[in-house]
Amino acid sequence: MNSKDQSGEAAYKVVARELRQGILQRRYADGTRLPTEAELATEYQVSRQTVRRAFHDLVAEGMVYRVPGRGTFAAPRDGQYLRQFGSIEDLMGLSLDTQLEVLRPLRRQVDIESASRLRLDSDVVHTVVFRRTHFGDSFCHTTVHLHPAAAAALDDVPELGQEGAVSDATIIGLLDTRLPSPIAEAEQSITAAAAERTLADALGCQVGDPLLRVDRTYLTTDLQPVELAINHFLPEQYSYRVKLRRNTH
Amino acid sequence: MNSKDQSGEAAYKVVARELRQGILQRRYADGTRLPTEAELATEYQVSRQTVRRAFHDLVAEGMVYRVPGRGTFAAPRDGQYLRQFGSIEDLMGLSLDTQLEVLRPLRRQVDIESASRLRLDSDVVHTVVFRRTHFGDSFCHTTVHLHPAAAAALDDVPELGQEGAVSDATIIGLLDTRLPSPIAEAEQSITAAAAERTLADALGCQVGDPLLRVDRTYLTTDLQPVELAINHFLPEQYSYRVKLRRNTH
DNA sequence: CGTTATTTGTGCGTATGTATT
DNA sequence: AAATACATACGCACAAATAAC
Repeated sequence: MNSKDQSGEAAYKVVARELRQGILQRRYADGTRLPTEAELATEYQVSRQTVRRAFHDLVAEGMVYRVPGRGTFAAPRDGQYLRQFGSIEDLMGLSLDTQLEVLRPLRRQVDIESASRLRLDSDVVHTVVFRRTHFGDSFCHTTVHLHPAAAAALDDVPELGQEGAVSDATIIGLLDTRLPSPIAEAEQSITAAAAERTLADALGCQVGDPLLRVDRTYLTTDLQPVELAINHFLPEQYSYRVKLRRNTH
Repeated sequence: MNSKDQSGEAAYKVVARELRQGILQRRYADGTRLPTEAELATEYQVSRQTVRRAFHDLVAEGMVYRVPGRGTFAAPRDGQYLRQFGSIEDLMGLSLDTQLEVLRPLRRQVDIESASRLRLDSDVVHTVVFRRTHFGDSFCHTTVHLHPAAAAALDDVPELGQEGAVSDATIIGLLDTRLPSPIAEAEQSITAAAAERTLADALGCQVGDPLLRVDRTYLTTDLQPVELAINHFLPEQYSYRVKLRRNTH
């Protein structure tokens, strides 16, 4: 490692992170060129190779594309909010460029179905409803049901209890540090649904419009479900991408 | 470029391709270590940096994982440490309990968008439209666009050329045995869409009903796209499930 | 039309750090 | 403690694509 590195974070990761954030915050409009390798090397006081290493990651993530002789460009996203959610980290990183706005504050309620999906003994869950926005655009409506212990762990987060409050957090990001055991995995189920009145109002679409519904159950390392999130996305602004591989038995 | 390079193919790509093939052919069983960087550098007569470049690609693809001090290992395919989820077999297994009915027989046509998504030089693709049923219930409408070579490989399947024909095959199942290199992976994009007239008729739902739209591009082991399938599912009869894991090995 | 400058791509050498055995 | 193996970082040289002249 370089002698200049005091923080423990690799130089190329710093460069990649800052560029990623800049792209997500639309600091590089579609079609405009990013700084060249040489420019970034000077700016960050690293070698050109280190900048290349950062770009290599961003290309793999699909954040940018590069053309020899021309430059590096932010990958066009035809209006869609395009993020790869292949891992839990990706979901936690959501807070990098989105905000949540509380529509219905966190409160205790009886919900037999959610309680059973969280494998609770009682029928009591804690529920919060919010909307997630990206630069002012609402693209996701989320209802989160929490295990009582998880809800208790969020006691010190006043925003969640207040209607209209805005935060740049993610629920699992908050839970991950507050629970005794961290979040280890999530089970995700994806289907389509028509927008009901509440959803249509929150997302600014028509009643009956098709929405992408994504249910996620988050489990801690001891496989205890702690959170059930029911998300509804506007399809024009969001699509879910995965790679499938062969199982060669 | 290195003076040894006569072929025009980058040295690191050759190394990556051969390793990828070896892994897909199970030449490195789960848990056994791949050759070290130094060994591969000697074997291929390239520098250690070039081997690293190849491994970097394989890591990004999820083919291998690396542990400092221990070595490089083929990523297990049974889901345990898998970063990417779902499997091609699941899709091939469709034919076990479903049937397809040809709505529009396989024929040559010009489709610029599909051709570009298949990364073709020309604008000509071969297209077939069918409906998939499960015990008489239609649950999926599929439009398949094929690489010309893939379409040629299906010449001996008369059902595809005949409207109304019924078969219990899957297109990739057919392609897998007929193409020189097998199907290795698929890229999948999921979103929601409203049913158009054609879709509604085929699936027996109302125009405007929400459908789950799943686009899949199938690639052979040499990463050549051969098939683009656009599926529309009835959400009541289909939902897509995946498990997400934490990225730390 | 070729020439030149710019920019990314490939390849290799070296040094040092960190994790594992 | 030593050897092994991967990770990070920097340096250089040249190739290939692009754009401007």
